[in-house]
Amino acid sequence: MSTQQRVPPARPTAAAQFKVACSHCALKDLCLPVGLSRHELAQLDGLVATRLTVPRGAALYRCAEPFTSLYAVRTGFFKTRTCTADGREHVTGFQMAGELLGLDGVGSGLHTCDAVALEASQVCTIAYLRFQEISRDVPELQRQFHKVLGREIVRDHAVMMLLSSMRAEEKVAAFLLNLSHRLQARGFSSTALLLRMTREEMGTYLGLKLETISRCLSRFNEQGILKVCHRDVRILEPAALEALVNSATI
Amino acid sequence: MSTQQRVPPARPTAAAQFKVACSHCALKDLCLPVGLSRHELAQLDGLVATRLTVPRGAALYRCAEPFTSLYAVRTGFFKTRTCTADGREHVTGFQMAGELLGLDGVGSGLHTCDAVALEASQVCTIAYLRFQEISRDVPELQRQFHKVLGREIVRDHAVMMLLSSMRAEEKVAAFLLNLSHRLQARGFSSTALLLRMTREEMGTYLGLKLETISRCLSRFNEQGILKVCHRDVRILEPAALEALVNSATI
DNA sequence: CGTTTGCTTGACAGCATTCAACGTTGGTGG
DNA sequence: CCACCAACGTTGAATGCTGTCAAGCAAACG
Repeated sequence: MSTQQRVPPARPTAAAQFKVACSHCALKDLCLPVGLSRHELAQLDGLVATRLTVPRGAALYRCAEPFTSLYAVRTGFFKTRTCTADGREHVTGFQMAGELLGLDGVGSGLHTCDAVALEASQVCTIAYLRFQEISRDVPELQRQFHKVLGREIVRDHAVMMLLSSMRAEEKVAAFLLNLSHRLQARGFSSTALLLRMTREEMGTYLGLKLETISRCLSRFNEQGILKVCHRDVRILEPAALEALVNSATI
Repeated sequence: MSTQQRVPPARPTAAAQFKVACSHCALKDLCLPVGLSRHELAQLDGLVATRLTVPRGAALYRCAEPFTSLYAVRTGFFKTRTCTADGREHVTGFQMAGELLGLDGVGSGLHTCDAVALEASQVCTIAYLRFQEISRDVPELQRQFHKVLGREIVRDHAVMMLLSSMRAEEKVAAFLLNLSHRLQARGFSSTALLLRMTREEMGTYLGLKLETISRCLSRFNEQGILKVCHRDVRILEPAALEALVNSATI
């Protein structure tokens, strides 16, 4: 059964009571510390002190707020969305455990999108100024941060390609496979997905209307490629999804 | 009259004979040095030594090549394109004087796209390793580089929004206005554009087919918004273009 | 001067959107 | 406890935008 988002917006709350140092974090092979030595990790430990709890529906940060920190998702699931004058939103990405939030603020010093928790989540806070200072003494950390920024750019290019050259079914297939791979990298099942986002959020991310998303999922369900029950999606034929994506890429 | 691209691919050639230091470069307020002090600029001068000349149609770098340097466009015009197995290409961006090329390689150490000159161009070469070393001693340079990477991410988000939520006319209008603003920032006319790319290149960038681009330009021409003569485009009614873009954004 | 490449335009088809109706779920308040 | 409401999701029919296919033209190059 899918949980809906009726929770009124609330601000994240500090929850620094129990710390988990980066050096002991289960996510250290996915998150910012990738490839750092023990000594370098120790430096990071001192920085990543506070943990924030973000209730479902709450914004970790909002567009136009000053950029002060990066955030590493520890548990939960986020969307980033750009804010338009009226109510319409465009989702620029979905973030899960081990992924960084806040990179959108590095360029201008102001956040350029909202980061909203799609389920109750926890994030580690990385004060940007102190991070910069430490990076000066830990070249590998600096290098690592550049890699994170660079990978984000490459990821965006891939999304641009998806948006501009794929048809609806191909987009949805690519989206599901992407989720699947990211879950697998975190030790979860690659075939049992629990979608945390609405059809509309998927739609604005993929450049489609919510009805189109719904129709694609229904069609995959009929074809036996997926078993769709609301937000509970089981991938029965991963190869069929891959074939769809490849037919678009090649 | 527009110049076509019949030039056979060639490799860029070194042309370090005459150096223009960053501190004396006319582009220093648009390029990497933005906001650096005189002393900080002097550090950069030592790094940006070699200049490359890239003939029209030649690749500055190619997908899967090792990433060793960043490049600042000094004169000319580039496209970056992702390479697919078959011949089809997807353009991820167009770069003009003062803009950086090569950021796509920071993440993995390998370039993830081709950078191709659309006219005879010159670029300044910034050796990445040495740049990293100098940045360690010049925090402001480090900060500046982060800003460049961050702005690229924000720019990509804007393109994603364009690709996913605009219709053909709105996309073309947004594209022309973007070119116009960037030219204006460089002291050129904001109304007289000489398109360096083909309709097809515009199309893959905007997620449209070349015929659709052509039709949009023709329609704008009929409506008196543009005066289109092949690649020579004059913007007669900038307000009309802005209205189109805003109607999509708001 | 012929060929190649790029551009324009027309007719038609197809896919996604739009509009609408209906069903379901979960929370709220009587 | 139950009815109602709001948000979410599904499905159908019709519209329309963009893509596809094709033909013809112009410009540039060898």
